[in-house]
Amino acid sequence: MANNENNQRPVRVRFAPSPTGPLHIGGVRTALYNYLFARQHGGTMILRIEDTDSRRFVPGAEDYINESLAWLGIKIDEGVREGGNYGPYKQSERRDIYREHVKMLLDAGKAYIAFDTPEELEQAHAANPNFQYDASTRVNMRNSLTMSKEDVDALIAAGEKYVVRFLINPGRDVEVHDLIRGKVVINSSILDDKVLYKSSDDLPTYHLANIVDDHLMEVTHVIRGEEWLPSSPLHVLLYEAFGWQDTMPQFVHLPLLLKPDGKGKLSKRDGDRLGFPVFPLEWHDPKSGEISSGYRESGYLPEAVINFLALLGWNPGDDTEIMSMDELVSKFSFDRCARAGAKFDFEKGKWFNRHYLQQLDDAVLAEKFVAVLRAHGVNPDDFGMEYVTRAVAMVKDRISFVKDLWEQAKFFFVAPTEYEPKAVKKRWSEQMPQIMEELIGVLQGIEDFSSSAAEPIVLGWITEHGYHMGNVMNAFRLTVVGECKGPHMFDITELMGKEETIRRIKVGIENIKLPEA
RNA sequence: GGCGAUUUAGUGUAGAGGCCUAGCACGCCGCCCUCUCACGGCGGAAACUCGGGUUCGAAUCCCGAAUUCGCUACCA
Repeated sequence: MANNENNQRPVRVRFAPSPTGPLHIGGVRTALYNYLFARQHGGTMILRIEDTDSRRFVPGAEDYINESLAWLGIKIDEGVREGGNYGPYKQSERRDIYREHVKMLLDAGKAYIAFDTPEELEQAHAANPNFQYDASTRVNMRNSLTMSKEDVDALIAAGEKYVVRFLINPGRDVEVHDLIRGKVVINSSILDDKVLYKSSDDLPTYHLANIVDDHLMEVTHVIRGEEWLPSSPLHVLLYEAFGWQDTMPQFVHLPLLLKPDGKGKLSKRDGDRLGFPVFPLEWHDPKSGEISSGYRESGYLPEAVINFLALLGWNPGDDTEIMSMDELVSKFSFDRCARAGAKFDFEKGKWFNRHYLQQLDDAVLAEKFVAVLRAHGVNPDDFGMEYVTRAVAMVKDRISFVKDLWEQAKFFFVAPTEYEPKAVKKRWSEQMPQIMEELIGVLQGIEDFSSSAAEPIVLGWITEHGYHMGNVMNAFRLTVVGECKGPHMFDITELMGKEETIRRIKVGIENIKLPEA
């Protein structure tokens, strides 16, 4: 049995994307599961580029795939960049290998040559909407089964375009053993004689290239999306046709990632429409010039994306949710994989991002904040990194993204010029300018402006005069922050300093207008 | 249409005949903390697709239907 053979072979898995555009987040998850499984078994992770569709090739896509996986921490052991003993790892560079294998099939009578043009096939479909190129119809088509060898050779010699089709014998129940779904049976009669090779570009189709490469690269587990389940019997048949059934890999078909709303597979279009990216990195489409947002550029940490993705379709069996890559590697298993597709709703992903952001060291976060400050016209050098770091430390527990830091901490760098009307209405009153003047006096008299020293003095003064604690403190906050939110008031003033604090109160007294009655 | 897969709260999931008055997390709502907003703590609303069986007993087993998704290309 293939099973027993596989249990003895070293684990080798592959992630095999087509360079037809940016790597989709669903593809990322497939890559992740492959990676987790490989690592767990001390196996090898292969990255194979499946560029057998010359017409759909998109420049830059291959680099994008490499860069995405690198950013996410999914390390490739063998591939175009990494090298390895089973190369080349790009299918367009394996033409000789495929040609040779096509010939093997042809010689063994397991495949045949077909000359039907796209137009002829279209006609066949027009005449019969249920038309399928198979045992019931191939006898009426222009192929090497219905033509003489001389005619076939003559056509090929004349440069006629042809394809090689897999000859499928009908009426057989083909079993596929899937590690997640168990045994799946499909009758070979519903399969068509798939095109394995096209002479037009001298390239195989996915099915042939896939089987040949997986075999030659000694892949032990084919872990891929569920969209491949219906064609997996065809793949089983191909392994048999080559006589490779004893080393046929184990199949694992992962549930798909679906749109959070509506219906269908999560797609490119859903990206910006839904308010979160569906691509790991920002993508500039070379043709349309269209830009699609990416997780990296949107401020997500790779750990958060990985953690969230891992839990879409798999769980460790207990309530653990926060897991590092290493923990995922040790806990992962196919028998804890879900079978139904998961709606890709990134709300929870935000929560993961928030979690990992909180774990970051204040100084590291401050460094990340520098770019945001500059983007808002603030030169961090005017304040110094210690100041930036202390400001970040005070507000970090209220952010989900690095960019949120600006909204939460901007007042540390820019004095308010406007005052939130609602807060003014609630906390500013006729006598408030006078009280604020008094506050200035109190603050001026404080030697040690630290939070712990200043707080009791100010609070004592408020109580002593019978002022309303909430109103006075919030009016104070209003002048310094511009609105009624933010960290502990005296922590703010400690960092800002006496001079700046008093200056802001004065500006506030001047500029805050009592709302019209 | 055909074939296959699939089905627990809004979302991701736990659950493998009695432990289920169905657990956890995100989100949502409320309360507490408090100078504010957050954080945090506490609490709440919210689900077994439907119909038949089997069984003393079913979210869990069987049958049927429905649902959703995928495939049905000289795309992967």
